Amino acid sequence: MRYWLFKSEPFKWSWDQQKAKGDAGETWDGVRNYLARNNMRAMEIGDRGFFYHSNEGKEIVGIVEVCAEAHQDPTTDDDRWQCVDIRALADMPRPVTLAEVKADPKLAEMALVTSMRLSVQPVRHEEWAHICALGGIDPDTLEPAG
DNA sequence: GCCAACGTTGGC
DNA sequence: GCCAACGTTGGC
Repeated sequence: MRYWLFKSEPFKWSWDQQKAKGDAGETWDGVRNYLARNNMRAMEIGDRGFFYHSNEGKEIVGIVEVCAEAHQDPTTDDDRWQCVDIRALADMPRPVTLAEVKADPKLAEMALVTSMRLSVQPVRHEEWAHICALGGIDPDTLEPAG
């Protein structure tokens, strides 16, 4: 299983809206960046990701799961662009802010810091575990930790 | 609201 | 295939 991070501006598509879609999930469409697309092409069903609110909030607010592999982006006929579907799994008991990520030496190499504008990013396993700890969630059970 | 970073487009 | 122009993203 691999780990990812999905960015969204909350007034365009928020965590609440994502959660409202339930297990059916939602198409992560509209991405027009090759690197972000390539990341989505590399995803497999069951991969997990953080849901990050950019612009407003600037924090990781939840955990999602890839529930459909890359397919044609329904918002365009251009076959260069594909997208995956993701569904909400759990809230972060304590959202992890961009400021915290930037201030943490263990997270200094995260794409969130080094490739600020990339909208779909890979996350390393150790980064995943560390952020889950900061956010107060058990990465295995997805229950609030300690 | 500003502006820097950076990705894409299009002319040559 | 280069590179300037342009548009968008996103932190501040």
